[in-house]
Amino acid sequence: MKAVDKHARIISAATKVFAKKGFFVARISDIAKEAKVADGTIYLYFNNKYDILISVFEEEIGKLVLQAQKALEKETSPQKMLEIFAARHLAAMKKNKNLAEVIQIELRQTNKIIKDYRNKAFLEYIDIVAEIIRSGQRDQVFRDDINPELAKRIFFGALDEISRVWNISLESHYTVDEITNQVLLIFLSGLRNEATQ
Amino acid sequence: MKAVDKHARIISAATKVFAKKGFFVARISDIAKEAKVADGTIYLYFNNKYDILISVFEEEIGKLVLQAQKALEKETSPQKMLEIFAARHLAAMKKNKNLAEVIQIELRQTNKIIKDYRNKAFLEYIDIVAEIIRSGQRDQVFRDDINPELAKRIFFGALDEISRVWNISLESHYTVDEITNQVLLIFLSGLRNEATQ
Amino acid sequence: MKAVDKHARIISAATKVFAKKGFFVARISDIAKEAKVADGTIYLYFNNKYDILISVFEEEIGKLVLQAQKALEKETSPQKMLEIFAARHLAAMKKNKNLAEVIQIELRQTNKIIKDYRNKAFLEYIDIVAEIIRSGQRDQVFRDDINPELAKRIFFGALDEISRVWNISLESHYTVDEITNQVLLIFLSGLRNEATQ
Amino acid sequence: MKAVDKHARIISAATKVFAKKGFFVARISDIAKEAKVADGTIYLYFNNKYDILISVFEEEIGKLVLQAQKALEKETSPQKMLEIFAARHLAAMKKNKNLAEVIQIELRQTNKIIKDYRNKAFLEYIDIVAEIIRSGQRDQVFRDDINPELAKRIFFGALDEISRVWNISLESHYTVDEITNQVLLIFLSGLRNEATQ
DNA sequence: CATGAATGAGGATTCATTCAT
DNA sequence: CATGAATGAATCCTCATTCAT
Repeated sequence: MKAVDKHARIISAATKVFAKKGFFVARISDIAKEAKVADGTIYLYFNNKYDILISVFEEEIGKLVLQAQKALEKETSPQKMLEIFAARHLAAMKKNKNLAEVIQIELRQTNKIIKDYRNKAFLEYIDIVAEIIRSGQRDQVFRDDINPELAKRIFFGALDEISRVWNISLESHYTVDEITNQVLLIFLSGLRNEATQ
Repeated sequence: MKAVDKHARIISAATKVFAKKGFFVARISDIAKEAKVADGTIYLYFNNKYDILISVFEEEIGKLVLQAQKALEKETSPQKMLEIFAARHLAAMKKNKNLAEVIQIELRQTNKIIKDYRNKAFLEYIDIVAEIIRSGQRDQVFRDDINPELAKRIFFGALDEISRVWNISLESHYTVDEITNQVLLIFLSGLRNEATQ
Repeated sequence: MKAVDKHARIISAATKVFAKKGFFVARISDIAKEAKVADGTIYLYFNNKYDILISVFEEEIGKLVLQAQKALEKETSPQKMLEIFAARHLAAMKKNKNLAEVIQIELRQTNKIIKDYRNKAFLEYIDIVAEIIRSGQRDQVFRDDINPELAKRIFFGALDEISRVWNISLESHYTVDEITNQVLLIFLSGLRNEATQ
Repeated sequence: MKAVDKHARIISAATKVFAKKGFFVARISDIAKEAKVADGTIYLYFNNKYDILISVFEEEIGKLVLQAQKALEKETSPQKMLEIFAARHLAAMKKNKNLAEVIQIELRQTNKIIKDYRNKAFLEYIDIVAEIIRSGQRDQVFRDDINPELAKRIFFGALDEISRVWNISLESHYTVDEITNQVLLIFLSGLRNEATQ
């Protein structure tokens, strides 16, 4: 087994365990067992428990960024791009609930643990939304009075809360398409530049 | 000092400490010190650490529900009501960042800790949004094809992500009014029933 | 309510609680509740938890001593006296299992807790047995080669183990009479001076 | 150092510490220090403090059973067997006062702590006495009217009380032989079948 | 005398991390 | 590189005892 293999297996195991138990309740030995390595082996690849959390988060978000960029590269319509982003994000969260949970935890906890930790990957991810909105504004299909920096948060927050509820509650019977549709119903008309349409 | 006093002081101290450190990193002795009581005194009012978390959450959300209900009782316009809800929520979170953080933590962690814990107070709170949307649909000022159950999540998620960012990042220089305005720009036109207007 | 009343009620409650839970598992608040007094009230009558234990023991053993002395005062036959002692002890233990347990615990624990604590009352109690044996030796009905100091322990130990088993196990279906009879079968012939009979 | 070694060292340390302080006053850190391991190491071998107590008891009683069985296997005379049992038991208790105390504590406390705990090893041990008595009855050297189940308790109780006194009091100057002799003086003539002798 | 809320010292247990093998 | 036994610091919670009322 190659080292890269073990690193990947630990990341994958940690994603699963963090998602299931939450970062603090998760034990290093849980991750080790899930990854089928010895407890000590984990410390050959990561400095400590927090380091695993950050690595998990950055790797997984990094993948999302790449996937989103690839999916969007041939698309020029801002409305369509927003739709693609939302659909892909929700589909990814529905498919990999572990990841959704890890994002939830990570986003709310890491800053308390590691002072001044900056989620570069995450910022890059939601900046995709800001960029779509800006391009829509340049094309005059989105209203000028929308602040893309705030709108990206509002948009991501909406998607994120939906993902959260999926993982715990009754409302989980909605399909990705239904939800994507609902989100877009609101946001596309909400963002639309009525002056020019 | 009356008992009610001490209970309230512990809740308040816990809100502060949980917000600053996060639930798991927070120590009972931190809360005791903040509340200026002995460690053991906390256990006269709460069963255990989780019980404090739940109590903090429910009490604080309960207050939000009451405030929101009161602020909305004389208002009949659904658009106006949504505006009031958003403005009040964001103002409360900006004012009491501790509370915003406790909501963040609670919503993402308690279900992992205490199986089947149901946030009645929280559901009541966001159902206010669903009810506003439904009344807007009855009045035909909001689109019929919006699902209020999903929309309440989308709306709350947007507000919540905004609140989260306030507590950690650079973007905290926006005012409550600016953000409320942005959220409403999107949502009010997003929800608007164009067929009748 | 008179003070003597409360003292007695605490002793009685403590006997019950110690017997049920054991000294260390018993809580002062358990005793207070059982005695229907406030926790703090107990400290008006006793110095500390150990003091309660010792008081319970000495009072209860004191009663046994008085009862035994009274029952034996008109009896002159050493065999008969031994029989009376055994029958009364077993009957008392069967009737008041709490007391039996308190004796068990006390005898094995107090010396560890309070260095050099001497059970005067207890020694007085088992010395009744030694004295019966000595009188039997003077009357030449008991063998001379028996050491009364050891025999009192052997005799009491036999009775005590029987009492212990009563409180926990299956063998509790024997009656006091059956057991008294068995004990005397062994001890009376065991102690008998065959040279003169 | 092998694992078996550490397990044995902890058992031995616990026996010593429990005997000296009693189960409840004994601290896990006392046992750890005595065994020269870290506190946490104890929990690699035992589930909790009670588990240590039970393990100590069962292991030590198990040894007594084996020793007794071995010492008795070539003996056929019931009187002689009773003598051997008593002599060995008293010698073991005199030699290992810690063990004597652990038996005392265990027998009186564990049932309160762990509901329905059954001392299989202990029952096996005292059943040796019952079996000796039964064989003596078959050989018609012991009286028929003795109930072996009660007699085993009476006999063990006598031995046990003697052991108890050894560990705390003045009477500890008697030798094993003296005491064995006294116990047998009483019990052998007490059990003897006079009809046939 | 009586109360019971408050105290805070103390201890069993957990678990991230290390390191000898 | 890999292991997992061992470590021991760290913390939640209990409960005997106090003392203001």
